[in-house]
Amino acid sequence: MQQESNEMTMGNTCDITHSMLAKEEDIDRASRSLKAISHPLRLKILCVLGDQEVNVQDIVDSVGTSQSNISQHLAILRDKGILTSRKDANRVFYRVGDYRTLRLISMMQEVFCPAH
Amino acid sequence: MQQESNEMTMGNTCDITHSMLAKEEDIDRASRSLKAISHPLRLKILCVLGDQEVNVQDIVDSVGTSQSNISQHLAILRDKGILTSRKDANRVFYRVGDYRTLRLISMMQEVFCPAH
DNA sequence: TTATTTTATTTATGTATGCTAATATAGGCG
DNA sequence: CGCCTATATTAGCATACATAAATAAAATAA
Repeated sequence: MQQESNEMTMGNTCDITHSMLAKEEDIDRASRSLKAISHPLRLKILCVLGDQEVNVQDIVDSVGTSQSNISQHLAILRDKGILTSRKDANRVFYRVGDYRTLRLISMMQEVFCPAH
Repeated sequence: MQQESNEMTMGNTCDITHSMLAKEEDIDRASRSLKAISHPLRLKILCVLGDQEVNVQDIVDSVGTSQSNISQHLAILRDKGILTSRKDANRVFYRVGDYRTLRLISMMQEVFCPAH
């Protein structure tokens, strides 16, 4: 009620103000996606993927937990729309779904990695 | 083991590649912070705050849940380093801790809000 | 066909999280 | 001082989450 689409009531919607992510549904969608990626293994999966397409076994080898566990985390990321998958013969390749998500990850790198 | 600081083995560390967030501790720190903000109420709190300083009661009024609940969520955000607090008389003012986090939130707005 | 590889799903269990209600702390006011 | 307001903390409970183990499904190879 209090927060109803105040991006309409303010002139500039691109700068950093209290009108960020104003709509309830946007907030819910954002928090769902963030929750999906805010897990060490899933974040690591996203880092392993980057802008590339990688199959499950390679992800397992890179991340270092059980195949079952990786598969479950991949399912979470796919179900939440973070990843897309493509089947080639008996292997499944995963990649980050869209460029904006890649940019978000890159942004997180800037925020969370001291070197940047 | 597999993922050990591959930002050192690649030339360009700023573009979008599979070397994102390479170090284990960076990943853990990032996932902790993301987990902290990946909750509808906490995200809403961050949106209400924006780049401003707001006291608890105003946050309660804007977000719309119990004072106790808001207080717990504020404590989570403060403990994870997302927010800082300042006490003025008998009121406590919260604000987003650093500009980089604000930029991350702004980035999420771009990613998750269709209008942008 | 059977066997093997790759990936997904199910089940069970321990742990963490979120919420409410009640209580506590702390400052300001009369 | 007592009372009120603002904020924090605690306890209890319900739900969600993370993981491992076992099994299933699907494609390939022999």
